[in-house]
Amino acid sequence: MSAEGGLLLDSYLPYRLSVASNAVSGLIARAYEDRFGLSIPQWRLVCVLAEDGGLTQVQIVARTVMDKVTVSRAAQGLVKRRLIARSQNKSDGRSHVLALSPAGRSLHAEIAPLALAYEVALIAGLDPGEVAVLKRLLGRLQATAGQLAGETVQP
Amino acid sequence: MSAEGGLLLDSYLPYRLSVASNAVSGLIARAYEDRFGLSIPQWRLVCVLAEDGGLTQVQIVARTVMDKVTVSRAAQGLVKRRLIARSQNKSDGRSHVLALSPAGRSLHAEIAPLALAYEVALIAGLDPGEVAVLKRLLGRLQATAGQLAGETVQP
DNA sequence: GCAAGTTAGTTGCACATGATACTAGTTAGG
DNA sequence: CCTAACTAGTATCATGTGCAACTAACTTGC
Repeated sequence: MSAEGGLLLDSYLPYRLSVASNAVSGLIARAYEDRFGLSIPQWRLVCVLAEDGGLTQVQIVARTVMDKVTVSRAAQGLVKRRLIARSQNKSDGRSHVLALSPAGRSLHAEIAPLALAYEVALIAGLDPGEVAVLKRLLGRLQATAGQLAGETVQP
Repeated sequence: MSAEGGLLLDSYLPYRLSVASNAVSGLIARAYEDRFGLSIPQWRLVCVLAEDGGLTQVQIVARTVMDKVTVSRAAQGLVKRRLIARSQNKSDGRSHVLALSPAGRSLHAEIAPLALAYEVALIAGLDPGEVAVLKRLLGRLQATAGQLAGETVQP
């Protein structure tokens, strides 16, 4: 039936990865959006600010893997809702330091358990060793893809 | 410093999954777009039509995990380039049967090796057993996410 | 055999995303 | 100093995407 040599969509890794990621991201995105009115980029911002304290937008861009425009807009939304505060950066007048406000901190404290619950629900029934393999390989894939982005792959 | 209990973005599975998927998809998408002028949805369509022969759009929607609008537009683009042909479905006047044209078939034959080369390059240096685990868990995650989409997850 | 409900596919719309261009502030070299 | 090159962040634009509404065709029940 199949007219090709060895390429089957269902077992093609980039396809599987994309489909799985879309399913999971869609699930999480809807949960955050419905319950807290947060987009995924906004949620990531809240997360890294909770973890690392005051950061500039470039630092956030480096830390999460998001476009600087995406970070800029997510920050604007959060500032408007008073979940984060921007203060002038003494050492550089162009950049601002972003930090969670008390409201932002408490929102994060509220969301974090839900986020962890989703992760637990997703990996329920999976072998912990296998999950470790999964996370490690995802990191490797990301790194390899980053490298290959520069080069030209030949068939 | 970190004000939360156990949630670290870098080890959070949905985040890792999303970042890895974006890196890989971006790489692949650029390759197909640059060399063949195909979007990812178009490429998926070519793939399943090469695998399964003539299909209607609903069948393609079920087969790949894409919105029916996405499939519709991908099909329009491919028809315009004469890579696929639509014939009337005898048994149902609403739907059309899509199939690769000779040009589409030869394009697929040209792309398939490149696609496989990308997969090989991505998993180079990884243990084959681990890659099997990866693919299996991606399937499980997708299925679990699909299930959870209906329910409400509690912290 | 025809009205009511369903399904295949398209179109319109609203939104998120990312590349590009721009502004304001900073650093380095002469 | 002061100009040229650079960087942080924003605004603008083009594109892709999915939802909802729509049309056309099919099915079912009476």
